[in-house]
Amino acid sequence: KMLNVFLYQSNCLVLSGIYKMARSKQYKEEEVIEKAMGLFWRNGYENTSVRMLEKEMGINQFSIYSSFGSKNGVFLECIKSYKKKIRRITEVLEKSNNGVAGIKQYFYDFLEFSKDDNVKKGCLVTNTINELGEHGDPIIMTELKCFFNEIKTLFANNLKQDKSKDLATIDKQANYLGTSMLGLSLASKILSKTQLEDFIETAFTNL
Amino acid sequence: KMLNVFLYQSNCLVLSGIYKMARSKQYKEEEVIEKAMGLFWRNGYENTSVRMLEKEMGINQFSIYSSFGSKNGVFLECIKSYKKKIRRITEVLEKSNNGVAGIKQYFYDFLEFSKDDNVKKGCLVTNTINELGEHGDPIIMTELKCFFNEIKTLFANNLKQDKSKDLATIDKQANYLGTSMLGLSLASKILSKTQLEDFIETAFTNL
DNA sequence: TCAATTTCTAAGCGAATGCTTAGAAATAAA
DNA sequence: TTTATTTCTAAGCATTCGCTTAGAAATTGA
Repeated sequence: KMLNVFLYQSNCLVLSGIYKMARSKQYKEEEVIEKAMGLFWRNGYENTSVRMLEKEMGINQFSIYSSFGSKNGVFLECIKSYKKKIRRITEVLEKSNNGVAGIKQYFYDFLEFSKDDNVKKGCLVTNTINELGEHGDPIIMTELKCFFNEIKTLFANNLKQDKSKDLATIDKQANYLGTSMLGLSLASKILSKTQLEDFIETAFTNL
Repeated sequence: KMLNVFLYQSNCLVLSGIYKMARSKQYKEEEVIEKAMGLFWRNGYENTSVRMLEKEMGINQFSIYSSFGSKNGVFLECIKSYKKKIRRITEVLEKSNNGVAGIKQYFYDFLEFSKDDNVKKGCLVTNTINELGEHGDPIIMTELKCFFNEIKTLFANNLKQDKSKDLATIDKQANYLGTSMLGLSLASKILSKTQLEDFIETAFTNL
């Protein structure tokens, strides 16, 4: 039985030609994860049930569990998928060479990114940090904090482009910008466009 | 039966002497709500079950439902209790007359307020806005947004103490400060004391 | 003491939760 | 076609969810 599970999940012995080929999956894992991600993003982790995932992903529970092991496993893949998706705007920041202005642009880009049919969903990572706090699965929490630090590093890198800032200042301002992004993510769920712009414009008056 | 429910919940006919007196409640609603609030604060709304509330509040489910009607009802009372509790620091801000400095003090006071055995729980209101978003019970969501606006008004009042600021600036900066508080609340769950202080110190250079 | 009233305990309700499993349907090599 | 293997469907598992209820225990006036 253990062997069977192993075969099911990895396909490696099959692909290596020792066993016969058989029916192939009728869905692409990448595609169904993309759909699941949207659900977690809108509803949060606990408020998304496996039944809801079934419908949204368009596949049976059996397929969900055979492909991803658990609800937690699905979510972990969704985080990875989210990281890929948000690369569209983090990449712009990474490649920018205009210091603080680039970071400010990232704040605006995020608002556009988090919008879905004019409903702001915040940031999936931020939402989950808030929901699960320290009680959440340690693997997931590590992944989330790691993402947050990556963004903060991007901020620090852009701050470094201003040669007049010393390292202590850069660290301090990176912490400031990181926390400000958390605020923006949360605020995006309840404030108007104007109010959010008020925030961004004021937040960058003195960097 | 309707009459019975009414009697149970209000006690008014009993107290007015029409009926005999009988066994009295063995708990004070205010006290058990205080305990429930702590649970919601730490775990969030959905991650707090009625069974957990039973244990924490020290009373039976029957008592919970007869006193508060539903889990939602318990939570609503917890929000009210939270507002009272946080008055300890909002009152300081309200009575302060030192403009921006008073607001900055409120940020520091909040960090102290949200700490519990060295674990930061953020702000109950902020946590819930993030968790329930627009899907949450409308009565609760209205209550939460109302609280947020009250805090923003306190910020605006202190900003007005600086006569050099025009109304447009005050509104803009109040939005800025409100969103910053959301960020601080969320960040308090994952960042160190130093990082949070970095945030506050930098945030107030913009005003 | 007894009758009226209320609060309490503890069991139970249907529905939803995450997850599993038996067996049918599909596929490809032998 | 047969056989081996895998994916699929759909039912079912134990547990937990929010909430209810029957009846015991407590309290007071008569």
